[in-house]
Amino acid sequence: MSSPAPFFASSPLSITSQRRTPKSRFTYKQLHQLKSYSPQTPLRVIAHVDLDAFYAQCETVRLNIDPSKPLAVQQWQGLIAINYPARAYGLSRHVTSTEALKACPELILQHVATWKEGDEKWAYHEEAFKHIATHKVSLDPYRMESRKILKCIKESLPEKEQRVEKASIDEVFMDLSAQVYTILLERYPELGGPPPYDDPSEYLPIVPTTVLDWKADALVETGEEDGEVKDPDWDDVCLVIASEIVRDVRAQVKEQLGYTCSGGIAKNKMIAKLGSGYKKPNQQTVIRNRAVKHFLGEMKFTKIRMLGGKLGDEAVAMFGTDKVRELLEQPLEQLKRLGDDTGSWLYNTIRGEDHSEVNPGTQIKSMLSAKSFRPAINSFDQGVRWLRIFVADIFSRCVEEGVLENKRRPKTINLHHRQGAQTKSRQSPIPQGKPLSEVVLFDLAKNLLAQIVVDGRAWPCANLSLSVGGFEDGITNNKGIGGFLVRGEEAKAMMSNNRSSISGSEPPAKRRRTKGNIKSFFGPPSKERKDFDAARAVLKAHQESTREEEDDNEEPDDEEFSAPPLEESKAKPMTPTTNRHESMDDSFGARTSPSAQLQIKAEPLPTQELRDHTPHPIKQQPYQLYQKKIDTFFCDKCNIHLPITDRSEHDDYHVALDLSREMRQEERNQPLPTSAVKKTPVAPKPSRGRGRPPGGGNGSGSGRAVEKGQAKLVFGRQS
DNA sequence: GTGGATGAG
DNA sequence: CGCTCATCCAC
Repeated sequence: MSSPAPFFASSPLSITSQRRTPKSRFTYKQLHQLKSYSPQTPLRVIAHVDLDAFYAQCETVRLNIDPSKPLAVQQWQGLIAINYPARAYGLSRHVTSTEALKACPELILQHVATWKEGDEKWAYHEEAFKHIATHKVSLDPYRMESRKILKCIKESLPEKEQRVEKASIDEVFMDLSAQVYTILLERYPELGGPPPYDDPSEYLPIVPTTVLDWKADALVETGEEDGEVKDPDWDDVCLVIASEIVRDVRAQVKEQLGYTCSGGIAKNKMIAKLGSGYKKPNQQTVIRNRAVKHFLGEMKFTKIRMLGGKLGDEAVAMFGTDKVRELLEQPLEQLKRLGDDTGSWLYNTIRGEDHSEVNPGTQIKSMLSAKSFRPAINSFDQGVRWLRIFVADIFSRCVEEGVLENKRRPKTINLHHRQGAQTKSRQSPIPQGKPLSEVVLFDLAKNLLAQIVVDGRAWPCANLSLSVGGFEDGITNNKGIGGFLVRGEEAKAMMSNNRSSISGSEPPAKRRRTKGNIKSFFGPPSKERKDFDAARAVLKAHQESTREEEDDNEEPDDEEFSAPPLEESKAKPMTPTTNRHESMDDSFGARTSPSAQLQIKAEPLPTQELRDHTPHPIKQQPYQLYQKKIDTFFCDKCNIHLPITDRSEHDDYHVALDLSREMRQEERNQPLPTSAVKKTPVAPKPSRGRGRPPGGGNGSGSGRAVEKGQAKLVFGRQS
């Protein structure tokens, strides 16, 4: 906390003569630390500004609706934002749109903008909620407004004395210390002089004003008799000034853009944030340092950032209270039962200590486009269609980030996939050195999906999400000087090019005819098999094109710029793969011909987890599964016991194994040996209930040489 | 690199 | 609720 308040300051020289002079609790040093945004000075002034019901306000502004009318933003059947007039009807985020209308018949419901398949831009569609199966929501309009607001806020502050952090789409932190320092010296020139005895540790003079004008700001009470207005010190003055600044910022945002927001002003980020939520909407709250203890003490600590979840629950359970006041009684050692670092953090936090800085230039680190499928989707083709939308979404956001101008650029692309309780993800680097384009992203994304599909159990898929990440700041124009100036033009051309190619038709998924014993084995041309083939074709084509790009690498830059349309790149003739490294670590084709070996190696199949027999529990099993003993089943093909939690993965393993064997057969144009086409390849729906007890089991299944406990089938692999 | 957990909004 | 974003961690 702050230093003890020496109402009568001591000075190194004449103690007696100074005795009578009342002093501030703060030193010259602490005052001057304001200039440099030092997180240590107790005079520091931080503000938090939070837009009121942001999405809802965006819609009232966009549609020029009277803001006193109740309005909610709809996403499918749910509400994601409710303005304050509507909240008066008791509406909250958990009600459906129909329930909301029942409670408030005059409620204005506006659905969020959506991307429609095939469209090149999101739009506000009529009756969008009916199109959950074909549209994906877009938050772009809100991101754009957020950007405008941030810009407006920054323009309301002096260019040289601002430090603004975007904390979320509708929140900012401002460190007003430097600006407040300047204003303070203007208003109180006596502070500008050198400290007595040139000693920065000397205390400041007292504040000349006896009464501060807090305007209409909500002032948090101190909980003390006369603490409200008595003896203002410089920290109070700083907060008054900061409060004026915040009031002005808010007025600017309102005047120029029409948005109301709430503010919190205090000595650090944590308190400021709590302050902005204290009185809403369209108000601001000052928490003076002398009020912090009271303010926090009355609060539930679960309101504090980071304590709103599991950690907060743990603390509540551990100490039997959710009140800050009561938690204050716990010594540090007790709090450390939550973990050393966590305990220390909590100890300081509930005492109002937070020295974290306001970080300006908070750039985005990743971006994601996702959709939950209701109902689930069931084919590679469907998945690819969504990928188009994701890519369009993400790429347009990349453009906003300055990717075309090479200001920033993502390094990796990642596809997440959920099937039932299982999630999978595949990622790949985004090739650097070339301009990023929609086609490039789409190609990568499609390849990632193909990887997931060939890995097994992909359908029905309940969720897909595509993200790019690892954004790097301007790898500024250090690269090849040639062909750099025209980038802007080319980028434009590129975008229109991409557009046509990306919305074009699918590359013809090469259908492999499956007949004879294969057919009898897998049944009629199953959906699974078609999918598998389509995915595999994509993988193969991708590898081909990758190889060609590598060959092209010596070519001048302008070649690459005219990215071939998707169809072309897929239709390129397959160049035989005679790459030395590829066969190097390949133990896959031990039983196959050399030529087949090379081809097979090109398939990233099957994946690590499918090759690996090491038992591991499947993700988010219901809690009981972790608690109770895990049964095992016996795989008579592998002659090995496995926990039943591994059952489905293990089955996938066999599916992949059989498929790859089958494919090898096809490549060689030879009949499949009957031994491979045997009975019960895989129990399609393993009955979870009856796992065989350990030890129960028959001997060898197939001729596969796999020993219990060391089931290691080595496949050639792939990145 | 894969994939979960956690948390905020 | 769904959709973003971020960070941390185990393997």
